[in-house]
Amino acid sequence: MQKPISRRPTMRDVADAAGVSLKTVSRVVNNEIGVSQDLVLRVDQAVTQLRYVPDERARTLRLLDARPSSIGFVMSDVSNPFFSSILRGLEETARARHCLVLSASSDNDDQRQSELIQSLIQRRVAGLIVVSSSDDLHWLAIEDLRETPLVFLDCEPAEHSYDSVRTDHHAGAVAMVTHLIKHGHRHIGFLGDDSGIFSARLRLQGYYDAMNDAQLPIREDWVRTGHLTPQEWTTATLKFFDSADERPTAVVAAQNFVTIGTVRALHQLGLQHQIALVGLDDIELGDLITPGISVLPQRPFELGRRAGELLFKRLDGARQPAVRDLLLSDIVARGSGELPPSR
Amino acid sequence: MQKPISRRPTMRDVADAAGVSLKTVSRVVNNEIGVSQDLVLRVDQAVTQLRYVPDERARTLRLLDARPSSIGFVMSDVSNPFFSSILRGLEETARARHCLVLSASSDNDDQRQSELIQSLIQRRVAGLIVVSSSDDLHWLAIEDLRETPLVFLDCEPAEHSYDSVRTDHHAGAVAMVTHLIKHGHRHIGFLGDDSGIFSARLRLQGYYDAMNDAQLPIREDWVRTGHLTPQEWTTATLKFFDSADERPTAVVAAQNFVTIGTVRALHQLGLQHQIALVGLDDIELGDLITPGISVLPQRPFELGRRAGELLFKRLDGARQPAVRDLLLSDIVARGSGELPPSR
DNA sequence: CTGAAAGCGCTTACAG
DNA sequence: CTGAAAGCGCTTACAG
Repeated sequence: MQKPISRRPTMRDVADAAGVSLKTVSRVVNNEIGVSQDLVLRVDQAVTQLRYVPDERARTLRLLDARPSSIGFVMSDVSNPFFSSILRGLEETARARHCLVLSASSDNDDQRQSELIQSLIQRRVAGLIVVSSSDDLHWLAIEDLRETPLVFLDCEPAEHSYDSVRTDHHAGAVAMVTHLIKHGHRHIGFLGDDSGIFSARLRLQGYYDAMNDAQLPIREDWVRTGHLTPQEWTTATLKFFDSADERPTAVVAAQNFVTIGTVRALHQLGLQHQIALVGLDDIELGDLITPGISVLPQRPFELGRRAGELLFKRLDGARQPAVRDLLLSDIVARGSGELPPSR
Repeated sequence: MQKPISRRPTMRDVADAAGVSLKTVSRVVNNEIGVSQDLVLRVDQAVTQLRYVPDERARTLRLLDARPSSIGFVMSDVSNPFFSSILRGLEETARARHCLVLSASSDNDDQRQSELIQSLIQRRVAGLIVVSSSDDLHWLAIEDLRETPLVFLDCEPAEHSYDSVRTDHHAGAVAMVTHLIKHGHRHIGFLGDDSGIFSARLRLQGYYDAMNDAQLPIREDWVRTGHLTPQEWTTATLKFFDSADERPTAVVAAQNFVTIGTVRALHQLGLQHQIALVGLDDIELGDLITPGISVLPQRPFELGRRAGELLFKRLDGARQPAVRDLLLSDIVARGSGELPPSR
């Protein structure tokens, strides 16, 4: 009986073509030992001839000690180089284990993040890596995870007991403020993400703590936070520097898009040599602008790599208590952060 | 009999808990009509109580007219902003259809690309989007695709009959060269990717064609191609500009990483005001450098969006002949491309 | 409106 | 060394 040619061949078809049982095909396809040379050859030929590609879904359905076949990654936005570098680091770790990465952007929307995690669980990813938009574990569908391992990246929601890898944002912010103080600044502003986001809140806290430790005045109109696009940051910072009659002499830009927006605003106002700036996260070509942009680099590729390693360790059955891995780099001085106070 | 609590609940468990048949649970979970209010309620309660999450693998295994649940995307490197923006565009298209994207980087390695496509087919993605490293369809495992739709992105392997979306690289390169000629240049160099890559080859051809059309001399030592990292491009272009005693007065940089490397080299040599430069693909902060970097922008997000739309149209059953979608933008003049010849 | 049986494409557990 | 039967968690096709 002729079968429709368009249908994808199954193990059954290969077995029929090779004149062996289904189980023998399974053995050959999975490189199990103990099949005679002759049968291996016949099966391999049938596989090649029919262009048989095993169905991973069916395979993992019954499989007991399955090695991970895919992992999930939820972040706010892949098109941000910070996250795409993390993804690349993750990919490399996964690749070594013949594992693929299902990734998705949440745009820092709790609802969306929750839906994405749900979708990933439905697809039965072996594990999850999440840059959570929220502190509220409810949104993380934690209960639905069951035995699925989870690693938090660049965040640590309250009262969780999962592995996490992140930049030491508090120490980073303190270092940036201290750097500016060391160069004579007393009037220092802060521009950063909405403090609903874990990392943003730590940075802001670091700013406050460093300012207080140095007994410097904090003015609320020198602190600008929000959930903005790069373009919106340009507009926001234009207003920030324009309206203040008593401007800060230096600012901390607590995220790569914030830095870009701020630098653009400073240039438009012709203030790039007047107001000192240190940015968190390195930005491309920051060294070729005048003055060069001083930054505290993050190591996104390394963050992704480490998160991946932690996840796979759990998948390999590690039972150690939750690990909290912190990364911190040194400030790269390029000029903008070393400008003296303009008044 | 007590079951282990760690095991993920199945439809069977929900049925038992709700005191209904498996099929009724299936009906409720899939929002099928014709189940009594009473049973819907009992099933919903059991689902919530057990935190049941359906298994997408099992669901799609038997499902006949399944709507796509995941698509695959193969590119050279997610950490390149060009590709991560494409991915984001794809994601948005997929999101509207409750579809997830499995993506992976090939590093322009044919062998790796082939393995990735094979892995995606094994996972039975509904369709594929590929930025192919190669012209050789053999590496694309085309035969293994069977009925799985494929859309080529930023490339068009020889003799294929698939949908494709890409930048008009030939016209783009011609436009860049013409722009430089218009500003008085006759000695124009070309820096770009290895011409084994489809898009790179078209750009180089565009350069040759535009130079020939203008009857300008082409010197092979003014053409530098290769498969290099951004860092390597800085080194390569340092050498390029340093060694030539008869330097070109202008260059075309045919890719974002090439542009970055070249600009850095020009600045290190202090030649940024001597040698004109137009880059393909916009680069972040290119407007704030002195001189500003003139570019021919690409529209990666739009490329991803369109490729996604084409793929889903096929998945919806469209039978039209293969579509070839070409995008082209206008040059953004910022200074570097409008410098007069230095001799 | 509800459910028992067969099947999707594989693996497991067992028998020869 | 090889294979027939049962099962993974669902959907389909059918019966009541």
